[in-house]
Amino acid sequence: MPLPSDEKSIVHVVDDDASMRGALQDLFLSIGLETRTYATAQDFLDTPVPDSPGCLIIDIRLPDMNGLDFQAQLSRTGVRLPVVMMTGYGDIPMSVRAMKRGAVDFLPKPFKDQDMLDAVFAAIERGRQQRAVDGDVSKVRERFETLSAREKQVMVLVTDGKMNKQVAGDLGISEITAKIHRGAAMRKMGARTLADLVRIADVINPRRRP
Amino acid sequence: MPLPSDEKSIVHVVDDDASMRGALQDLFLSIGLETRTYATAQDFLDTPVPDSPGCLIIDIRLPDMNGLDFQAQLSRTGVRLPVVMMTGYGDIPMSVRAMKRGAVDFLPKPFKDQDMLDAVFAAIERGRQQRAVDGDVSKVRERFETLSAREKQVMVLVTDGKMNKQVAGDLGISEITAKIHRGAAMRKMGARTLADLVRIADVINPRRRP
DNA sequence: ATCCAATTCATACTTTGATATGAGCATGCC
DNA sequence: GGCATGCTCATATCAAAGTATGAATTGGAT
Repeated sequence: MPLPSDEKSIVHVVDDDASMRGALQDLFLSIGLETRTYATAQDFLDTPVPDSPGCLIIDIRLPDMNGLDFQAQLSRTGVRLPVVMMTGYGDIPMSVRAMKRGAVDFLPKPFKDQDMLDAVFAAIERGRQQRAVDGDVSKVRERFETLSAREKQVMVLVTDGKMNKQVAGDLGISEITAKIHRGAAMRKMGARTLADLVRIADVINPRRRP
Repeated sequence: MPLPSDEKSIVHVVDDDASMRGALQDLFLSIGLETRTYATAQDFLDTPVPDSPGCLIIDIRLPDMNGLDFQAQLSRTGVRLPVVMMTGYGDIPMSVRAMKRGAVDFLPKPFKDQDMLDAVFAAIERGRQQRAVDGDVSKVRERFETLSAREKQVMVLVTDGKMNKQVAGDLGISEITAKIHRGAAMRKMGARTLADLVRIADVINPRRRP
């Protein structure tokens, strides 16, 4: 298992302009950020992206795809990298649409190096936090999957506030059996107390309203 | 206590251009939305805003204040209305800054009526959801304030997963007394089960990470 | 065929939680 | 002074939770 704090961030640059790719690569390399460049959206989509923190710099105007469509497609394909948009010809509605879809920033060309660096830092930071949350949720879900079917059912009912007797009644089993499953679920989920188990359950299945 | 579903939304328009104020008022009134207009930021800030759902339409360029500064000041003064920005001369960085600060939309003038209506509907909807959440949190906090000092302490420790014995030890009281406070806290907070109390506690004091 | 995991249940014991009844003491308010 | 509220604790009782030991059944994997 990799150490999150040791993971190096990778900046992915998608721009059909070779000189821009080069300039950005130089800029990012100058501050020690690993950088990969792509000339087209398809080029990026065809390249396996390592599951490491980082961000994605996209030119709105790409040969094969609109930058906004590209942005929309990324979430569908499971790429979670924060996006920084840039463009030489964009207008306000375009920038607003990008921001609504979750872009971290939107830079008109030409931009100052420092503005791009600020955007990249912000994007990487947002990604780190998102990854941390996602990682926690995944771990809990994985643990939950190690529970047997019955244990899962019991855990759901218990974290819903039901007593062992009610759990047993709902599942058509004896109270003793319910206790056994309950204890097993607590152990497997690493919950020392019921309060822990409730919070774990809410990570897996968030409550909308209290 | 007002019924949230019966509350009428109010659209507040801040623009120094009287003809724009009139046009927007006509537009919103035509679909049955109560509308109030203001010529300056100060005008809005000086007018008491009823605590009702709605949104705020701001022209970036105001006589007395920049629209972005205005937006920033609103949160400081406790006004929670979702903001829709509009402008006749704005650029991309300005729109991006507004969106980063939480604006719902950013419309360049001239805009289509439908675009403005869409933005207003989206803003009102966002506000409704925010109000619903805020209202729930407030209610829980108010309830919590009806607890005595000891009951609060006990509730915190209990929802932290501690047993009555530990709670008593931590507070230097007997287990029996702890039980009494625990029961009182449950009753006053309307928690039927410990699971309920844990979730209520997390509304008051959200846990960062599971 | 055999082993294993899951599921079920019983008995028994200990700990914890929930609640009621009764009571002493301090503080602050009218 | 009188009174309410909050905090404290004891005794007692009952319900529920947690744990251990032992055992039977089932279904699937080896």
